[in-house]
Amino acid sequence: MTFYAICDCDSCYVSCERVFRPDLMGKPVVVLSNNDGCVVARSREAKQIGIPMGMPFFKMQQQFASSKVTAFSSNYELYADMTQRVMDIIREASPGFCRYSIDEAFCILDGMDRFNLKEWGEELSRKILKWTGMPVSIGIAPTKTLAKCADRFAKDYPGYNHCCLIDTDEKRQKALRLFPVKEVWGIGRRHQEHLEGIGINTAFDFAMKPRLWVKKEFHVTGERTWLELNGTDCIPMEEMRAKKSICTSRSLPEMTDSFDGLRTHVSNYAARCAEKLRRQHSVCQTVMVFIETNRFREDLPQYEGFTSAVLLTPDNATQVIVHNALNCLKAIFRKGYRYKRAGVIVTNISDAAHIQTNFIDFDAGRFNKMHLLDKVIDKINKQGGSETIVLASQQYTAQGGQGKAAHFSDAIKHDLRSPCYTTRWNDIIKCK
DNA sequence: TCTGGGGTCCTAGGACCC
DNA sequence: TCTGGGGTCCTAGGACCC
Repeated sequence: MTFYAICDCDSCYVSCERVFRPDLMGKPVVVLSNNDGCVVARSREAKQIGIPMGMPFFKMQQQFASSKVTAFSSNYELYADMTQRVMDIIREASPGFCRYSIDEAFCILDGMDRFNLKEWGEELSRKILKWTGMPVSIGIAPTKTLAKCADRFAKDYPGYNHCCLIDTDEKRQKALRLFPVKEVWGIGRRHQEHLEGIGINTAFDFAMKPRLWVKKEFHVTGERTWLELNGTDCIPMEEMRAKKSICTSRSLPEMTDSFDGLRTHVSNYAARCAEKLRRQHSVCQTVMVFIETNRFREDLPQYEGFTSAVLLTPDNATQVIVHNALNCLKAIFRKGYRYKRAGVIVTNISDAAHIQTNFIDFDAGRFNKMHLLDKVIDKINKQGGSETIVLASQQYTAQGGQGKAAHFSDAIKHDLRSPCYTTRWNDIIKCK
């Protein structure tokens, strides 16, 4: 029988920060979203004193002060580097590997019949902690959904020693009886309301329902979850493949009613989308742009603008994506509103190696020149740090056009950001 | 004053064709 | 005036994940 292991970093962002701040071990710590908006990661201690996920920071500041909670702005550069190290160790230790998110990976434990899987998991978790400082929980079971349940037990009960294995039907049933249905992987808030409304409270209650009823009420996705809970492996392992849509969006640090203010942001989001496309060797045919006012300010007039542009020839050149995004912005911008959020999405993505050119106005010379330019810019930005070179339209001018122009990465609030201990030389020096 | 940022898949319903 | 039926494709919206 094939077993799956899910390896999941405990309070990932918080743990990354604590590796370099061991004085914060055992203390309540949170990490905030962009612009120091909401709580997006909490240490166990922060959870215990009742800090909810997604809570706006400004509403919690008093509680933070009185409970001595340490808050960090998000430092994605640090988290990306730390989790990559963790993933490298997991990949090395497992016959099959599939990264699932920034802090989780599935292992396919084929050909490990002679191994004691519980010991294997405990050893892997120990090794990762020793080599990187990252605490990791591991759940192992014959299906991915059951492995996610097991992982939950590994996280919540120290007695499991960071690894929980479900390898008999007895263990499966026992686990499901203790497992709230709302926490099952694949059952979200809406389904939870529906299920609890009819007296289904545990994963076991759900798994005992007739299959046909489940399919009727929760469609094929619910049926798959039901099958998995009952021990039938049916959620396919996603191979690493190119994304089908790429989105770059942000809340703005301050509301703006000016077209030029939005223009700089949208240029940067579009340029970032183009970079992401090139990184996965893709091109897109549709560029979409949206802008929104602040939905929390009911006292202000509200507006949401959204439109898209179709490229005659699919592309990933920064200049092309930015040009089209700005045309979209012109079409949806309305005067008299104060905008708080904007984003660029690229879709209809295909492989850059097989571009279908249009034969009406395709200019091969220009096309090749732009791609050569992007190649050089990507290389320079990789060596010199992102945004060493940007388009003029991406540059933020300082207040009143005076002083040093700001970069995209500085255009969001991050007052509480830790140093990039592992990736930036100046920050590495700071690391004692 | 301050409220995140990405993704995927599925379904229903409309448009369109013969 | 009366207005079929079956198939496909596309899109918007809903639901889920981290």
